[in-house]
Amino acid sequence: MENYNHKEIEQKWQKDWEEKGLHVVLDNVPGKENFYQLVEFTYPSGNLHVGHWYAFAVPDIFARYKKMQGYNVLYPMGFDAFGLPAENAAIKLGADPKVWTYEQMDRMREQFRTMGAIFPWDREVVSCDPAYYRWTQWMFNQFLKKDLVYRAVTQVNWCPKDQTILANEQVADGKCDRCGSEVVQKNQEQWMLRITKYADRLIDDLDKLDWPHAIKESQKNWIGRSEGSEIEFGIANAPTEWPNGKSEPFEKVSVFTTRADTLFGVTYVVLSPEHELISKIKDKIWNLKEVEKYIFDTKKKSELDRQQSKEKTGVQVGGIMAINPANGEWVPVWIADYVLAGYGTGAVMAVPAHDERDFEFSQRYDLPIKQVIEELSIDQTEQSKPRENLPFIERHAVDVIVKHWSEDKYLCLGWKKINWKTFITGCIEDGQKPEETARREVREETGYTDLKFIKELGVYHSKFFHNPKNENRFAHFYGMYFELQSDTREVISEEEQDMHIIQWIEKDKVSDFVRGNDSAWNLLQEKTGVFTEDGILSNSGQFDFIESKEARKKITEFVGGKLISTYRLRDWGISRQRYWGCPIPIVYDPEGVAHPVPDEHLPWILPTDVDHTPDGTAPLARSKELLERTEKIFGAGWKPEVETMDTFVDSSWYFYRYLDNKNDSEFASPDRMKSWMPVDLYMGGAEHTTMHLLYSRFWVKALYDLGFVTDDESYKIRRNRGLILGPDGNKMSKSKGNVVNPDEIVDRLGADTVRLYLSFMGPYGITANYPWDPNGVVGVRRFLERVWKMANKIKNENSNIKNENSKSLHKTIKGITEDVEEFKFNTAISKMMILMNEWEKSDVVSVNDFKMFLQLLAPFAPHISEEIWHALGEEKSIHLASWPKHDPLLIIDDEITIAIQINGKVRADMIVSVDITEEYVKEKALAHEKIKIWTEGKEIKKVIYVQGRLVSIVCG
RNA sequence: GCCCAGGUGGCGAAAUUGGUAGACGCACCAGUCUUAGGAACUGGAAUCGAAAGAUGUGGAGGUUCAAGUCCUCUCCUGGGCACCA
Repeated sequence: MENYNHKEIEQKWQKDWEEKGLHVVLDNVPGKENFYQLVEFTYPSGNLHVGHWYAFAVPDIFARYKKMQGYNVLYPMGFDAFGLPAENAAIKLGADPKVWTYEQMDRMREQFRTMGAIFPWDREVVSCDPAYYRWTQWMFNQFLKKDLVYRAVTQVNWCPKDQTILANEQVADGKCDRCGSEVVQKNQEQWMLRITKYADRLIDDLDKLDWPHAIKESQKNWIGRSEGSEIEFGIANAPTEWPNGKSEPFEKVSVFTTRADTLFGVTYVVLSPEHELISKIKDKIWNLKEVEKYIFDTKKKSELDRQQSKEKTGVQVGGIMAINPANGEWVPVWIADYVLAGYGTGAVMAVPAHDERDFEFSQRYDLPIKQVIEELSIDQTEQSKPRENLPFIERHAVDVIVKHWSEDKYLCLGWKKINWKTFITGCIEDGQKPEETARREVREETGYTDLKFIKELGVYHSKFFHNPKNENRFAHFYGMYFELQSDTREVISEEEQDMHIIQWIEKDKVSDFVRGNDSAWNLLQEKTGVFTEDGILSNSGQFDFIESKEARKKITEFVGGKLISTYRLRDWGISRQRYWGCPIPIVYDPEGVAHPVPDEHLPWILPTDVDHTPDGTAPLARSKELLERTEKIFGAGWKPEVETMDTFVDSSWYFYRYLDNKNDSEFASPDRMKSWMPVDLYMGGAEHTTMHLLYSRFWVKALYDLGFVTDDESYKIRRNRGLILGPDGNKMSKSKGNVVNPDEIVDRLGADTVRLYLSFMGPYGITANYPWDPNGVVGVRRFLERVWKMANKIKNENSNIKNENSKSLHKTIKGITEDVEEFKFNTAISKMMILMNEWEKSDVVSVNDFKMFLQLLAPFAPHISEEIWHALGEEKSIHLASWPKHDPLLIIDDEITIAIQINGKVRADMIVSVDITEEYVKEKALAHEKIKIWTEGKEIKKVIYVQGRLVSIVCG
């Protein structure tokens, strides 16, 4: 063997594997279990960069490892080939998007080849291939039948100059990023997928997946479920004389709230500007002009703009009032854009005393603020009037109950006998931290300075109370929930408890305590029938609904509302006015009614006679061929849908197609799906967390409900990877000039080196970003060179030597196997390096040992290991060999090093036999010369032996 | 503001899950070889200190014979959500 010539070797074996069909995957192999490993298929950008290598070549290590372990592994690759860049290239270069895309794919396949991955290319999936999108369209039709697809008018960003819809990302500061004209909100009809129908399942089923916690949390955040109540307020003519002249309600408006308990604190009702009520009751509104102007102005603002504007604006709807179902109180109705149309019912009940936003708004427009508790003692006849401040009644909230009890934790109810003064002095001025103040006061009050507060119990802010010291100020009052550690608790005698006003209460006695303690509670109970057990009651009459759904239910029922969940997630609009996408298989009859293109006409082919020059209309509208085809099939006057689908649709089901990519009667046969699904391991980028991964989960659930697939989740294990950063630690970008070109490095150092380096940088499968170190890569190249050299040495000299160094080898096998299982390829490689270091120092390494080492190296560096494997006389491919198993007997040490600590510090170590007794180890440790120096003249208080590790001597 | 994930040498990172912190690699320093540079090889190296030793895992406390690892508080970085009622 000459010098290590990576180029020659890599090309040779890549060709050999291909010729021998080494990477062809059968659907079932007797005696082998199937293992389906997936990474997201790639966009055919035409150039494989380092990120691709990281995404695809590193997981290839795992796939190869699984294969050697005896699994029948499918690790496929394909192209997510529809999308904007092709269209842009078409516009810029005058190229045909299809031709351009297929050219890019050809180039990328070539580059993929240099990676030495086990992709079975005969299973390739290309989403822009009619044989693929035929099934995308078919699924669309199936969903349509089950009402999972619908056409609806939704709000979109519209550029009046370009006459086009803009994605949120294309809008900057409310202006079109292309022409700079002001973007308006336009209602546009588009095809929608009912993903919201699955919101609950998309959250709840996360529990059964082995996915990173962070993804689960992100998806939950994204879906944004909040549980609350929908409560109806009556709408009536505002009386011309107050309080006489009141009339019966003639309309109602539903509000959504998660705080039904604050219903008594409502001082006005706010509608979103888009709320339908306004158009319904125009004739009742006194200030219609003003109202309509406000609505018009709001429409002009983009959603982004609305969120950015700091000050809340609104307008009162004159002539009508809302009636609070809890107490019959009449409150004014406002329109304000801080209420969003797309969330809940698009209307809220405003409780400025308990909600920061409502408070802000009420300050701006001088609206009344009312604390919940007042309602309990207020005279029912006294009612609020529009634009009139109610007197603010001074009352200080005290929160008596604590959350999070458990069997071994007792509740400490502070404040039982602390008089109201404590709370008044607890008024927090701006800039003070409530937690600190609260703690300080509890310490002062109790006299215990070392009380430990447990944070989860939290600080309850009863916000925006009136500050009695200063008429013009509002301040935060607070109650501090705290819990003491049990050892502290024992120190305090019962007498002291009384004295210091700390009372220990067990869980089942909480309700008695509260009930007997608070008259406000009794009043509310009378009115609502809510019991303390149902929720958590404070003196201010508030319930903590996190603790009890029952309580929320009771109070909601009391006012005739209903319990609902509402979501941040909205239905998925899939219509795009783009050319290079999957055509939506819909045609319109002469009356304009939409019909699905029947299955026998699928694939509903994307026409080619389209001019791509942007003119603001959907490109497909310009296709003669499409129109003619439509009329030919369906009749004169029929028109085709000219929109194409979001590319996230294409990628929602691609993993099924790998299983059966040539099937033209089904998207995948049930047999094949049974063999492979669900995907065992899905590795991919963190950027897919709330888009692809969520859409795809929805898609699978929909297919499942329709009976087409047998699992309602398709990815058992998901691991996210991070990014490879440029050498400067920044994200690679052409503008920063820090892009690392893998082709050049593969050419210079070889694919094996690049694979090895990328997996050596840090653990895979966590979202951590690693900078590419141009120097670092030579380190792993050196390692491969040394492997090569050793192979030469062994080949020439030691071919008859057997198992000399097997102990280290078998330890290495054990360690690497454990590491690879956890995707810790970095430490696996380091263990190979350690073994090499050791072997280089020893004179004798047996051929057998070295071959086993090559088997360990094979998944990481498939080419060099194959070359050496054959050079050492093997005939069959190393990649058909099995993964080595360690011999448990061989790795047992007979001597171990034991550290000796004195007062926790290591002062010496000693080598002892592994089966040494505890007694003898201790004796030997104390007799150690270095130890004697430290223990001399001191009393030995304790000697601790930790099996096989250390002896700890305590002396003083 | 709310919810996650993280902070360990000059750098990427290890650490058998409470038991000798910094494995492995890069960069660095010294030596061998070389006209030189580079490459290769040998050795050194957390910090302070001549050494003995002391200090050291963002910071402050705590539990323990023993803490990167557990507890409390706090600071910083990255990610998700955000006028969501």
